Amino acid sequence: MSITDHDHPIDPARVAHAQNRLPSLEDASRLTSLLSLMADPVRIRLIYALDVVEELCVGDLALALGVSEDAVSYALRLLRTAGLVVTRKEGRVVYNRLADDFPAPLRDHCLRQLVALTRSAPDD
Amino acid sequence: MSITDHDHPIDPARVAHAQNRLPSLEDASRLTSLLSLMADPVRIRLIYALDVVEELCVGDLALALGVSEDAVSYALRLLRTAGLVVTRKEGRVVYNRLADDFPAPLRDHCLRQLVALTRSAPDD
DNA sequence: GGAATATCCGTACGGATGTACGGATGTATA
DNA sequence: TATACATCCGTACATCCGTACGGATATTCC
Repeated sequence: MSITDHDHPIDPARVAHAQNRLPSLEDASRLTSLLSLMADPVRIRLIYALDVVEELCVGDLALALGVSEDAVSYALRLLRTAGLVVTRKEGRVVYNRLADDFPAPLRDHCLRQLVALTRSAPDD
Repeated sequence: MSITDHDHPIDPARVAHAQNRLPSLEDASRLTSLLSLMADPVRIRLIYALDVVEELCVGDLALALGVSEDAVSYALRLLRTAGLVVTRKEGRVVYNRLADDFPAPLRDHCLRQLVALTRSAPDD
């Protein structure tokens, strides 16, 4: 609130239009916390891997991704807390898989399409 | 590399399968830096607003979002740097709009679908 | 039942990120 | 040309986030 604080919208119609359609701060926060969970190289590759092979344990996941088991464990912790990943315990190994209610658009479009998009991006 | 370092994959087939399909670290980083840009309540609502009304100046954007002009200016700075937003100067006001090459899947699916998804989410 | 192992959890540290402030730039208007 | 104003830029600061380490838990094998 420090710069100008002009009290007259320059384009009141557009401001009103935008306000009407705008998601609430609460909805936006929920959405961004979801996106934040995917906005990490380790986590997105982890999710991608689970999307492909159904389930993996921490050690194998670390091998597949080429990162430390600590990193995988931490990533899984966050995803589990958010309900995006569930575990199945078999003996002493814990298998991880994407939750059944993993957001479909996130899986179909953001994950697969965006990976393809980023791959073929000519510039940047 | 500190926890266990088991040198035998428990499920070698799946590990290999995952490794083959996995995006490279470089591609993943490019993708996640893109997602990080949307993973912020101010920025995603800002993008959403521009998606709806084409173009707005900083002051009006601040009014529409209900946040400080500083916050909007900073958000625009990042989006501009990433090439997601472009500006048009008319007199002393600067109009901001989404770039023509704004990633379509991001716009169509992540933005619109996910906003809808998050809205109707019953649990969480 | 005891030893070994796969994994999880809590804590501490370094780096990245968002916010707040002051000044600079350029444009319209009188 | 001088003043007001919309916006941008650089800096300083607080906070958040990911990583690394140590210990705890549970399960299998001998």
